[in-house]
Amino acid sequence: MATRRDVAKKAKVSEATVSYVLNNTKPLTPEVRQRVLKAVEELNYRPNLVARSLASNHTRHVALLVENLQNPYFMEVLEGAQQVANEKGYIISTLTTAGADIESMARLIGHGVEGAILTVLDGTVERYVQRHLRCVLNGEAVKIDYGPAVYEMVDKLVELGHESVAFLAGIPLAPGHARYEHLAAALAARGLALDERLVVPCTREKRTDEAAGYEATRTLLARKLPFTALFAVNDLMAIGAIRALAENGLSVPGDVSVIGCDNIPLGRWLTPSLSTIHVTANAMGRHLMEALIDLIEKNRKKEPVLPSKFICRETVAERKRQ
Amino acid sequence: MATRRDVAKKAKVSEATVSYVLNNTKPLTPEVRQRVLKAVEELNYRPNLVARSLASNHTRHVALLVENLQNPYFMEVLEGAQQVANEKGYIISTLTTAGADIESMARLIGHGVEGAILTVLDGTVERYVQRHLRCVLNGEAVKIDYGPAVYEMVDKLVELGHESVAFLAGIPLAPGHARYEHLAAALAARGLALDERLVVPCTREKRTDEAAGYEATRTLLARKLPFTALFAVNDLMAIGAIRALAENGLSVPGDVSVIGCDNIPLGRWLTPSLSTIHVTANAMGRHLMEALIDLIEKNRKKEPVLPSKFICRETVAERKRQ
DNA sequence: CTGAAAGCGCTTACAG
DNA sequence: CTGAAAGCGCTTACAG
Repeated sequence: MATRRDVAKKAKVSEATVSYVLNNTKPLTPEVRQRVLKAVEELNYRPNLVARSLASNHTRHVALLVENLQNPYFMEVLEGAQQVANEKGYIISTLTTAGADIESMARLIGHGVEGAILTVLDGTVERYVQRHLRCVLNGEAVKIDYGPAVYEMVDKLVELGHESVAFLAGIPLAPGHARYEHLAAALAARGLALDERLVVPCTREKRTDEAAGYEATRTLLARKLPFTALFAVNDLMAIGAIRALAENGLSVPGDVSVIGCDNIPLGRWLTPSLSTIHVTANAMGRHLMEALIDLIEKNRKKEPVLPSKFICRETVAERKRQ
Repeated sequence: MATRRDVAKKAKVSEATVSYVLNNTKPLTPEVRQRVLKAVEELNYRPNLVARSLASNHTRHVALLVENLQNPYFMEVLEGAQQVANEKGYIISTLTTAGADIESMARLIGHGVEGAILTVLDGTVERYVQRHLRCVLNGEAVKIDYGPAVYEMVDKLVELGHESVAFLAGIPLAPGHARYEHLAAALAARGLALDERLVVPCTREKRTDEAAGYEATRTLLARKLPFTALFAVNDLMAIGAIRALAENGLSVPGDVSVIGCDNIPLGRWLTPSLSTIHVTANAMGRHLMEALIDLIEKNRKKEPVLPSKFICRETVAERKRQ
């Protein structure tokens, strides 16, 4: 491996000058600059980033803590984050909440990680990270405006004759649960009330996967209240919901129309294909990483708001008249 | 941040001794050892791993290049790999093939990454990685024995009256395509031939996602040959296949029984739930990472073989008699 | 405009 | 059994 010393020798300059050229941190005569660049090229020199990190106290290494990597939605977020990281010269280490203990997080910090994107807040590891690193929180640094999409969805459902819509909340029903509030508002705007008894809050573990959707739907069905449409807080929960409905003899969309959220790629391939709310997960990832890097490099911070869109597929149909 | 010097002062030893204690690299009197450990504890000292990396020329940082992070199977692999990395004090940077260019890979190497796990071999980035890093290849370092599972599957299909089984190969039909060879052998063992016209090789891009399964199945259907069972090389392709069948008026499992492979968590929640071949993706990830670390640390290398198992769910049913 | 020199926080032969 | 010292490959005030 060629080192900076080799470049300096070859270009007949001091080692410092090599750094100055590479980092563009001092005005140099074009002639010297060219000599250095030529030597770099010929030796195929690449600076040792570990040494640079040590000397500059700046690693350009960030972490991404993801709750459920099994959710394709987060994969898109990750890809978006990765794009920005690449563009800005950062590297990422990804940790799943399941696989991450304090020890592995501490190791990452020992390696000089400068910041983290968190997609979940509770849990001891997350709290540890928040105490030790600059953090950007999914759902805070970048917002999604679910309003228009939820209104579109409700309009469509109403148009198809639906009057009672169930809701699988996934996460706690605290104020600020945007989809919940938009759903209530949209239904109200059409003269329909959101029946609280058709709302299933999150399970104790706050899981939002297929199993959570399945269980929430069974809870809902046990209440024996009529409903003809079901909106789940994400696509995986919607898939679990469909299964629970089927096991209860309810067909989708024959008996119940189902809508998920996130627009995971899989959704359009299911049979029936899954209606959903599209959010630009990639853009989400990009903005989160931009926010984090801004935080690390102390630039201005903006709080972008991303749009969303209702996507009507086969799991939504006209309400069955009895 | 406490540094090694602080610890040395507090424990009244030299800085070197602190290193010797922490790395357990020299016999020291218990008394000195205790003094150092106490100081470490009190100062909450953690060695700077960037400095250690520079001095020791050993970063304990590896990369994981994944083809399709959207495939939940790879997520399980990643989690397994992460567990082992944590246990052995390594950190991981994950790159998606999509988001990885030579530049970002070179950056990772500049950061001292010592090895990589590759799940796909072609592509310029992969070749670059193989030239510059110690690599462990998915499918080479760790093998899966698909034999028993494929036999179980064929037995089940035969028992249910199926005689013509289609196969979506996903990857090229080169010698060594284990599932293809096992399928042919298992069918032959039951007196049935694998009709080559019911085998759809991979598409040009070697994609193995839902879209690939969908397209492969349309290709298959266009051949107008009868078949009552379909085996896809992974679950995502099976999901795409089911969609293509449905669009052609073929129901699953009424008209065609479908089996995937990998046993992604989603499969059991689908309606109908997806039959599949279970492979222990987590164990795969663990073994891959162990193999890589062995390679880096120049230990012995074993080549583990993982078992697999047929899981019969709702997409498999008795052959319809016409 | 250029370079000598101190420093980043460690590891590890080497000498005592 | 312990420690002084050189070195890992960079950055960056500072002096010229």
